[in-house]
This record gives sequence, C-alpha cells and structure tokens, in this order.
Amino acid sequence: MSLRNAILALLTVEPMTGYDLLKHFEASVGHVWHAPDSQIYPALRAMEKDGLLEGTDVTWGQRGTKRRYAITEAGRTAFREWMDTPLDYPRDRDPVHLKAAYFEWATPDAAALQLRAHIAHYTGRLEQWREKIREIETGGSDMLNRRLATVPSSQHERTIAFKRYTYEGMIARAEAEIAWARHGLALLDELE
Amino acid sequence: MSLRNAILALLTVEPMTGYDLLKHFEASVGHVWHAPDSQIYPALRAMEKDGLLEGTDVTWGQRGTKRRYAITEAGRTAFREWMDTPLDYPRDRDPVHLKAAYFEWATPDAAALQLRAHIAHYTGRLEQWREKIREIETGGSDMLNRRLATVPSSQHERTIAFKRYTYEGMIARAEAEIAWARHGLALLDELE
DNA sequence: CGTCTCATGTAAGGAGTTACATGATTTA
DNA sequence: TAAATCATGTAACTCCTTACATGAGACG
Repeated sequence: MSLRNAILALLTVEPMTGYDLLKHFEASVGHVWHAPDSQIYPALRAMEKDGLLEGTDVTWGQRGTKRRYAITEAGRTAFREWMDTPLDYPRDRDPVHLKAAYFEWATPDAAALQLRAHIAHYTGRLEQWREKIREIETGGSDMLNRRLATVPSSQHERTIAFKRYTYEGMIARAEAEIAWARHGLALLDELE
Repeated sequence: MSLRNAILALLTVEPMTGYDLLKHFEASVGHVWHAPDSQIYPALRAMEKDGLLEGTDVTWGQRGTKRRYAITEAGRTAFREWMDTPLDYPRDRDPVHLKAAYFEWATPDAAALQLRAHIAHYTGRLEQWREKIREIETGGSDMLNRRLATVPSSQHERTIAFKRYTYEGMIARAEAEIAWARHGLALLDELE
C-alpha cells in the first residue's frame, strides 16, 4: 500500500497528472520510494475507482487531453490513517548479506568486485541524498516550497525537519553500508 | 533468484528434505533470508526439474516417504556462478523512511509510537544476530560445524570469517536504524 | 522535419504473502 | 491418546518488473 500512500502524499500539495507524478517520483519521492509509469497509471485509475482521487480531463494543446487527479476528502482521511498506523516489518531478505555469508565460494577477486560495487552504489545514493538535504536547506526544493505554501507557517519548521530527517536516515544507512563493505575488503586482504 | 541460491548454499553441506530446509531457514539463513514452506516446496520441485537438484524418495516410518534433495554438479556450478556475479541493486523503496518524510501528517503520539516500534524491531533483530555471532565464536552452530567438516581445514578461517562478517553487517545496520529512530524521538520532543 | 518531452497505456511474468488443506510419525 | 513435530502441498492475490506500444505537443 505504500505506492498509494506515496501518491496521496504528493497529491496533498496539489492536483497532478500521472506524468507529473511520474516526474516527482523520479526527482523527489523516488529517492525513497521508486515507482515506474507502468505502476503509476493503473494505480491512479484504481484509486479513483476507490474514491481516494477525483480525476478530471483537462485539454492539452489542440486535440489532446490529460487526466488531472485531485485527492478527495476520503483520500486525505486514508492517508492520515496510514500515517497513524504502525507498519508491518517484512521478514529479512537481503541478497547482499546472503551472498557475503558464502564468500568462500566466490573467487577473492569477484568478492572484492562486489564489495566495491556495494560501495559505489551507496556512494552514489549518498550524493543524491546529500543533494536533497542541500536543496531543503537552501529552499531550492520546488515540491517542498509548494507544500509549505499549503500549510500554516507554524507548521513550516516541522514539515522541513521531517524531510531532512528522512534523508539523514538514508545517509546514515548508506554510510554504514560503505563502512561494512570497506571492512569486507580489508578482511579479504587479510585472508589471502 | 536469491531463494534458489540460498537453498543451493544449504545443500552444499548435505542433502536435505524440504522440511529440513524449512527449519534451517527458520534457524540460520532465515536471519538474512526468510522463506516460508509455500515457497520452498515448489522451488525444490522446480530446481529438480532444472537439474540443479536431484531428489530421491526416502522411507519415513512405516508407510511414509519423504523426498531428500541433493545438489547436483550443475547446481554447484550455478551457485558458484551466482556467487561470482555482481547483484543488481533494486531501486529504493522504503516504507519507513517514506512515512518519516510526512510525519507532520501523523499525530506526534503516533509518530513516536512508530519510532519506538522501529527501535523495538531492530533491537530484537540485534539480539538474534548477536546470538548468531556468539554461536559462531563458540563453535555452537550445528550447520556451520557440518559445513566445516566438508571443507579442508585451510578454509575454516575464511568460512567462519564470512559468516561472522555477514552478521556484523546486519548488526551495524540495526544500530544505525536504532540511532536514527532515537534521533527522531528527540526531534519530535523538540518540535512539540 | 526531426527529436525531445508529455501523455498513457497493455501484457506477461516473477517473487512473495496469506490462507487453506492434509496426513503420518513421534513423544509425553 | 493427545499434542507436537514432520512432511507436503494448492490457490488466490498483491506487488513489482520488463518489455512492448502508441501518439500528441513543443521546440529548434
């Protein structure tokens, strides 16, 4: 249900088309929750059917139309409810650590390569998340600015703080992963 | 494909029935990769069909039979190949952090409750992973001992080191999650 | 006139969950 | 003899991925 709630979260700011949402998934929420077009469009139709959204056709250019979705009161309620409900934690299922447990079956070079890929992966993410925090701090985040415009200024601090807090968590995790992988490279050296 | 490889990893030690595997998933690999019976049994049949495993019916009690699966040479090769191949990293999709980004929509109490649940979740995992490391260190891990019996003693150090390394990674991650959630609780207090 | 962006889909398949089922064997 | 353990499934469903498709509008 997280996809639906990610969509609801974005639509609390303003009505959007599927394409708008797609772009926001790529540019902002996507750093925490990815969703491709093939998921978004059907989800929007289903959510409209369920009364969480209301879609209206908007003309686009000469002949074209696009569908703009607005969150309904039921949608807002559902989102608030989800926000107040504790999540289920899925059982652990971690391919990277599963593999690391059997590194004696890999060649040392292949193992090292994979640890370096792990570092590269999280280093890349780190950059992106740090960039998001920079955007938040400098007020350069479009989506956040539009969101702030919809809430009383007494809520601005909270709203900003939680976005920042989220990315800080992702960064801390990435740093832990990088440290672990570096430790693994050292271990491979030692064992050779 | 990780499920299949987790199964192959276990069967490199000795042939097992679906039920044996199920128990090992609950007790050892399951701390890194969970799999329920409804996944394991069909997977075993499919893997036998693909030539990765060879199943033989074994009598059990008076009338019963059970099927014991042994890894084939093709299975061993496939496992080694997987071990040498870098993983694809899935796109980020993290419900906890997604939610944290919109904590201003939750009541402060509900947000705090969820952060405490986060701490409780990872504290529990932490205990289990620490216990696994203790088992490894004291030689109290059945599965590891049986695995060690199948490899030359020159490989024992590596084999043990990687198991330990894996759980250390899980522990580091859990500690980062707990620290993040505590930070979140402090933040909620501050903002009130 | 071509290419990029905007716009929206379908279809097949893989992975995993939940619930529903059944029956033999061992052990207390 | 009852309960726990051993043993093995099926069916429906959700979520997500990958690939395949199409077409209009804007811009240079």
